[in-house]
Amino acid sequence: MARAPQVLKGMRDFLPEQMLLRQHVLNTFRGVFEHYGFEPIETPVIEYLETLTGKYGEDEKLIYSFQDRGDRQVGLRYDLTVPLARFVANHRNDLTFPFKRYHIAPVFRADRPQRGRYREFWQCDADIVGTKSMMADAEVVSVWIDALSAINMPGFVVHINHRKLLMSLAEVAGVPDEQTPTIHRAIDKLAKIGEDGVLKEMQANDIPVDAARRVLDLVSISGEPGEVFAELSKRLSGNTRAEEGISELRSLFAFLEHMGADSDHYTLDLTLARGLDYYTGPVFEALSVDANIGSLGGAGRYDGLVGMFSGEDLPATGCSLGLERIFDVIQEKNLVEAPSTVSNALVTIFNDETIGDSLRLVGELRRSGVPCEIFVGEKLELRRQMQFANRKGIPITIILGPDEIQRGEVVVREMATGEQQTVPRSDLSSVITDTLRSR
RNA sequence: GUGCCUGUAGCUCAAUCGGCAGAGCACUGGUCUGUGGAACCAGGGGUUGCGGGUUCGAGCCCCGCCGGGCACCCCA
Repeated sequence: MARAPQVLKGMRDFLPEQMLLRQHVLNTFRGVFEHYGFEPIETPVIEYLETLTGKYGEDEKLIYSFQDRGDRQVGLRYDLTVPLARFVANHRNDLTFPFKRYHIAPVFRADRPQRGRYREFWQCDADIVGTKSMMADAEVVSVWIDALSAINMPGFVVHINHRKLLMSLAEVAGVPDEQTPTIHRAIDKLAKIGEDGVLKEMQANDIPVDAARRVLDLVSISGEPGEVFAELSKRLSGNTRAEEGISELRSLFAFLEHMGADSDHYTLDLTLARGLDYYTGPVFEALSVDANIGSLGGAGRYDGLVGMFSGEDLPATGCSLGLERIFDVIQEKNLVEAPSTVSNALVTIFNDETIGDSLRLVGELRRSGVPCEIFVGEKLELRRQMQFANRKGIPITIILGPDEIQRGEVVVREMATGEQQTVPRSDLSSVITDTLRSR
C-alpha cells in the first residue's frame, strides 16, 4: 500500500458516481444560463502571468505561476473573470454587445485547503459585458437565484451592496482613503463577531473610536430597502460617490422587483465587502444559512477591467458560483437525485455459444436508442453478470439463453423488484422504455 | 502565508508503560452449471503515509517532507 502516488494538496479525483452528480448539476446550470440568453465560451487554463497580475490585490500571491519551456512567465487562471476581460479585449470586433456569456471551468488558487476550499475548483460564471445598465446587474442576480433554486439549494440569500457606498465609508469616518480596506475587513465580520468585535478590530488598526462608531452606525441601518436608501441619502447627501451608489442600487432593486425575482432570495447588506480589487459597482455574495460552508459565489460589476487590456472601456458585470461548495452541500444534504450509472440495461451472455446472439442484441438495442452495455468479463456465469448489474445500479438485465434464442424472445428482468417478463425480441426496446417509465 | 490537531488493510477503527500489528465491513473463492441483494464456510490482503533520528527494541518518542482537518488571513 501507499506505493501509489498521492494527488497534489487541495486537488482531487472524482469517481463515476460523483461525476454523474456533478454533470447533472452542471447541466442544470447550463440550462438556466442559456434560458437567459447567456452563450458558452472557453479560454485556456494558462495565461501569461502579466495578464493575471495587478487585478486581484492582496490575493495575487495565491496565483499558481511558473516558467514554461520557452521561458515565458505564465500562470494558471485564478478566476474566469479576468480571462473574460482579456477575451473581450481580444475579440471585441467579433462580439455583439451587450455580450452575454457563461463559462464553466476549473480555476486554481494556491490556498491552504480546508472544508469547501480546494486548490483546483470549478466556477460557473455568467457575465454581461458592454452595458452600464442596472438591468444587466438585475439579470445577473436573477440568473443566480434561478440557478441555485434549480438545484434545491436550501436557505440561500444573495447579499447586495455597492462598491461606491463602501468607498465612501472612509470619508464618512473622516479617515484617510488608505484605511478603507481596514474598514471593509472589519464591517464584513459584523455578523460573525458582533458590534463590539468590529469596533475592537477597527481600533486595533488605528481607526479612532468615534470614526469607527460613525461607520458602524451607517452600515447598521436596517429596514425595507426603500427606507434604507432614503436614510442613506439623507445621511450621505453631498457625497457624490455614495449618491451614485444609492441611485444605482435603487434601480437594481426596482428592476429585480419588476422581473419577479423572489425577494426571499436577495437582500441589501451594507456590511458586505468583496475583496477583489476590480469591482467598481454593485457587489454580490450568495450565502446559504443552512449550509455553513462560506460563500457559494461572489459577483459584482467591474467597469474598468476590460479597459486594462484594450484601452477601450467596456463596462461589465457578472456572477460566479463555486461548484465544489455547492457540490459539497448537495452531497451532504442529498439535495439532488442523479442516476448512479449511464446504462439502462445489461445484456447478459448465457454461454460461449451464445456470445454472437448477445452481441447482435446489444447492437440492435443501441441502434434503437437504448443506452445499454454487454458484460465483457471473462467468466460468463449468469450470477456474476447479475451481480455486476446490481452493484452498478443498472435497472434492467436482459437474459437470452438457448430457449429464448430459439423462440426469438428475451427475458427482461427489473432488478429493483425481481420481476421478469418474456417478450418477443422485436418488442424489447419499447418494453424497456415502458419498464423504466413505470418505475 | 501563520498557529494547532491528525495519518495503522480498500473503508471505519483497535493495539495497556516503547515489547510478536488485530477486528468489523468490503474483497476473492465455495455452498449455488438459467438469476443479483441474504446466510454460512474458507481465503488473500500491511515496509503502520515517506525519509531520517533516539533505543537492546518504535505503530507509539524526536526532526523533516507528503497528505487530511481546524482556526486565522482570505475566499468560491
